[in-house]
Amino acid sequence: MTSLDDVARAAGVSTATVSRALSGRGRTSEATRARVRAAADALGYVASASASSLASGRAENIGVIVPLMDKWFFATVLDGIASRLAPRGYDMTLYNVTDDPGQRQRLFERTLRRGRVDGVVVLSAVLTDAEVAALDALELPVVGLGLPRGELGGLRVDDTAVGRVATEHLLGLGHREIAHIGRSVGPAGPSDPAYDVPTRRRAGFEAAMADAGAVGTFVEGDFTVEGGRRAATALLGDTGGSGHPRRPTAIFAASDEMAYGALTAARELGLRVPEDLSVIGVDGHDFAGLFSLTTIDQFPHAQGERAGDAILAAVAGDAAAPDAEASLPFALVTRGTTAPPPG
Amino acid sequence: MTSLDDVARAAGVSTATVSRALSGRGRTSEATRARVRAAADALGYVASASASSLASGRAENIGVIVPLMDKWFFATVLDGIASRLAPRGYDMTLYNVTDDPGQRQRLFERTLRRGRVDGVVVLSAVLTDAEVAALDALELPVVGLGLPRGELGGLRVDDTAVGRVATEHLLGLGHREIAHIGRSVGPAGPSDPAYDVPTRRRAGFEAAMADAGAVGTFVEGDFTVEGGRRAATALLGDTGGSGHPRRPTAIFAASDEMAYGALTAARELGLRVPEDLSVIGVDGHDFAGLFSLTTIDQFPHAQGERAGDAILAAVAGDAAAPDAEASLPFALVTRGTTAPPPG
DNA sequence: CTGAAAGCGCTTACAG
DNA sequence: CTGAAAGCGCTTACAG
Repeated sequence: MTSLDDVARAAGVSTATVSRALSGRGRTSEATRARVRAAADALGYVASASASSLASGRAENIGVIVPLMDKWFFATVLDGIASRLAPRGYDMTLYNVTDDPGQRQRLFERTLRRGRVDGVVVLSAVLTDAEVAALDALELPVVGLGLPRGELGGLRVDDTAVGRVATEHLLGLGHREIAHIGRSVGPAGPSDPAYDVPTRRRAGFEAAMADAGAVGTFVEGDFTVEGGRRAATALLGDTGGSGHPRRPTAIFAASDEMAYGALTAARELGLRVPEDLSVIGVDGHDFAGLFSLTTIDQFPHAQGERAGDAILAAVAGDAAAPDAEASLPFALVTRGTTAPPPG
Repeated sequence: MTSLDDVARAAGVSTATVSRALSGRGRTSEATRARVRAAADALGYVASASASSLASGRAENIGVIVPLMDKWFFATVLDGIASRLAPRGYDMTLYNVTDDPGQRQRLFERTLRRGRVDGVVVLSAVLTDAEVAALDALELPVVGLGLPRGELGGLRVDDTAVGRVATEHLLGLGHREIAHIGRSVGPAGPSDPAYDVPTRRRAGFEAAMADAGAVGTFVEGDFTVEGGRRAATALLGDTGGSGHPRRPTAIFAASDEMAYGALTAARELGLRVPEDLSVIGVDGHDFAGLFSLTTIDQFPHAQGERAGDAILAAVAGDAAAPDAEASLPFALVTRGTTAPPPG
C-alpha cells in the first residue's frame, strides 16, 4: 500500500501539504494541488480509512439500525438511504436489531461505541429506554424513521392520517362494515404520537369510523402475507352465528403484504374482489400494481433518500437541516380492489 | 470517551497489559485479566475501532457487494450473511454496484481500497475484467456467491441442474410444449460454468428438453413480476396463427417473481392454473407457499449464512475453509401450480 | 506474565 | 501557501 509519504516524496512536498491538497481542507495553491493529485493518481494512492479516521475523528460511515432487513419495506428504505450516501463518499454499515437481549445490548453498548460511524439512522425499531439512553450517550447525530415520537423523533409519515384516509376511501364508497387488520401496542385512543406506526394507523381507522357513526372491527395481523390471510379468514369465515359481527364488506390492511393475504383468503373462500369484498393496503409495494391493489403509497424509497439526506446534513452540522423532523408524504392510489359494497 | 490509558491507570497496569487482557491475544494472568476487565467495565471502556484497526491491520468488518439491495433474493441473502457476522463481532458494510460506470470505478478503485474491510463478499454481480482485477489487487479474501465461474469462483448452486430438474418435473407430468422465461447472455450451449446464473438455468432447460426429444421455447424476462407477466402474455396470447409455435402447456420461470407474473398473465387471459397451464419458478420466495407455487427452493437465507461463514473462515486464514467452492443445495417443492397437461 | 517503546498512517493547529 | 511536529488511541515485537 502506498502511503501519504510516498506521495509527498513523489510530489516534492510535505505530507501535510499532500493531506490538504487531496482532502480540500485548508489552503493549497492550484499548482501544488495539481502536482499532488498527479502524483497520487500515478501511485494509485488512497488514504487509509482507519488512519484518517483516527486523526480526524471522522469515519465517513453511517450506521443504520434495522429490525428486519429481509422485508420489502426495509430493504427498499435501505436502498434509498444507500443511494444518497454513496455519492457523498459515505459508507453504510448495517446493524440488525433482533429480539435477542444479549445481541441488542452488545450492539448499543459496544459495537456502536467503537467510533466507527459518524451518525446513525434508526428504522422503525421499538427501543427500550435503556437503548434510547445508550443512543443518546453516543453523542452522535441520530435520525429516526417511523419511530414512536416519544423515542427519538425524526422523520415520520402521519400514520393517523394514513389510517383515516384509507378508511374514508372505503366509507366514501358506501361501506359501513369495515374491518382493520393491524397491530396495536395498546388501546388506540386519540392519535397519541407516542404510539408506534401500526397503533397510529389503527387510531386513524377508529377515528374515521367514529366520525361516520360506524363501528369497525379490529383483528391482529403480524405484517406478513400469511398473517393477513389468517386474519382475513377469521374475519370472513364465520358469518351467520348469533353474537358474531356481520361479515365485513371491506378490509383495511395496515400493510400491502397483509392485504395480499386478505386477497388470498377471499379467493379461497370464493369471494370476489371487489364485488363481494373491497381491500385496501398501505405501503406501495412492488407487486401492488400487478395485483391491482388499492393502497396508500408511502414512497419507502423516497423515505430512505430523505433519511440519508437528513443524517448527512446532521453530520455536516447543518443546523439548517431542514427536514429532520418533517412529515413525509403519502398518497391514496385507487386501483381495482376497492368498489362500492354489494347490494 | 475513556481510553486504554484510563483503564490502565484504574487497573494499575500498563496499556500493553490492558490490550492483551481485553483482546485475549498474548498471555495474561487470570488475576490481572479479571482486574482489567473490572476496570474496563466500570469505566464503560470500548476500544476505538480506528485506532485498533490502524495498529493491528484488522478492521473486523466485511464488505458486501450487491447489485440490487431491494430485491427479495438479495435482501434475504444479506440477512443470512449478517446473521453469521454479528455474533462473531464483525460489522457488515454494504456496497451497491449500480450500472453507473463512474460509481463502479469509484467503488473498486477507491472505496474498497481504504482498508475498511477485512474481506469482501460479492453477490451475483457481473463484473468487468478490470473490476475483477481491482478486487484481486486488494489482496483481501473474496467470496463470491452465484458468480460466473470465470470471475472469482466461490459458492454456487448448480444452476444447470436447477434448470434440468425444473424442466424434468414438467416433462414427467407429461408436458411437451414447455416455455422458459429467463435471461441469457449468449447462446446457452453446454452447461459452460463460465456463464451466469440465468444462462445456466436456460442451459439445463434446453438439455432436458433435448434429452426428451422436445424443443422448448425461450422468452426473455427481466426477473421482475412485471417482466414475467409480459413474457407470459406474449407466450400465451398469440395462439392460432400459422408459423406461430403452439401455446405452451407449461412455463418454467427462472425466478419466483417472474412466475408470479406468469400466474397473473394466465389469470388475465382466463387460463386456469394448473388445469390449463402449469407454472414452476425458482427461488423459494416468501409468497410461494401462499400462491401455491411449485418452485425450486434454493434456500437464499442459508446461502447467505454459508457465504458469511466462508468469508469469516477465509479472513481467519483457515486454509481448512471447507466450503469456499462448494455447491449449494436446492430442492424441488411441488405445490399446486403444476399438474399434467390438459387432455 | 508484564512493561517500555516504537509504530500504524493520517490530520491539524502552530509558525513562518 | 507550506512545513515541522505533535497527536489521534491502539497493538505488538522485544526485553526482562
